[in-house]
Amino acid sequence: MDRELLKGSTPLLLLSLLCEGPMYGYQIIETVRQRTGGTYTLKEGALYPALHKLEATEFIASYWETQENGRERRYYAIQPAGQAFLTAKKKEWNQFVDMVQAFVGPRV
Amino acid sequence: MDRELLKGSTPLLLLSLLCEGPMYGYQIIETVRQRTGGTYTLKEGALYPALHKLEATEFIASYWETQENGRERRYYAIQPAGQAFLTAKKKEWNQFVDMVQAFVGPRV
DNA sequence: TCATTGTGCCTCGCAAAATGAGGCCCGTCA
DNA sequence: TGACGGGCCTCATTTTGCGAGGCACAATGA
Repeated sequence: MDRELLKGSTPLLLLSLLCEGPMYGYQIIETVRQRTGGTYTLKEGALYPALHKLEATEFIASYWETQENGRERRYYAIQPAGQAFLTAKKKEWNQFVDMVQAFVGPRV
Repeated sequence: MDRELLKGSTPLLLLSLLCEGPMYGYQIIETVRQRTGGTYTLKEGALYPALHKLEATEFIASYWETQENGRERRYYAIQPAGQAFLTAKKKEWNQFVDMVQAFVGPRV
């Protein structure tokens, strides 16, 4: 998958995923990898900064949870503001797709 | 339109446009602006570097043409290698859209 | 005549984002 | 003990678009 196309779509992906429920970083990476059949492997260097930024703007919130074996995980959960932002982002995404499609031509 | 989403889609747009015939820079900008109803204004700072890069890789070729009034325009035309690249890019684009759609959910 | 607008090419510094590589900690299992 | 996997993270580099600017000349109109 062309890395350049991905740019800017990460927040959209993350918020969409977190819409289904709280997740932790490693889990997000694995989920994306599995759902795309390995086509897209979200990199840690892209994921964590993106998560932190979304948290800084309060679109998501995080909390630590201790597992039975004593190890900790940091879960991220979408916030109301994030929901709203996601809705706007989705609209933008659809516009964007339509726009490119208009030039590229309909799907074959 | 979110600038971040645009990243990486410029070559795809340019090659698609040039597929319809040779065009010059200013014309490309105007065409995009008009076809999108002003939603997307391709910036010169994005266009020219992109064109030059496509030319450097020989996906497109350029030539100067003198108008009746004596002024010059630089036309860009797609090359065979560019055609092939475009085909691959389109495939990638469709994959990309499908991927994001899978997470974002179907269009409303 | 002169100033503005439009056409038409370009470059440069900046900001945002992904990559690749690395670091760190700890549980489990051989 | 040592390797592996889970789990968090940062950092330098690269790529890209943006904004702003520069340059040149034609046509328009006050």
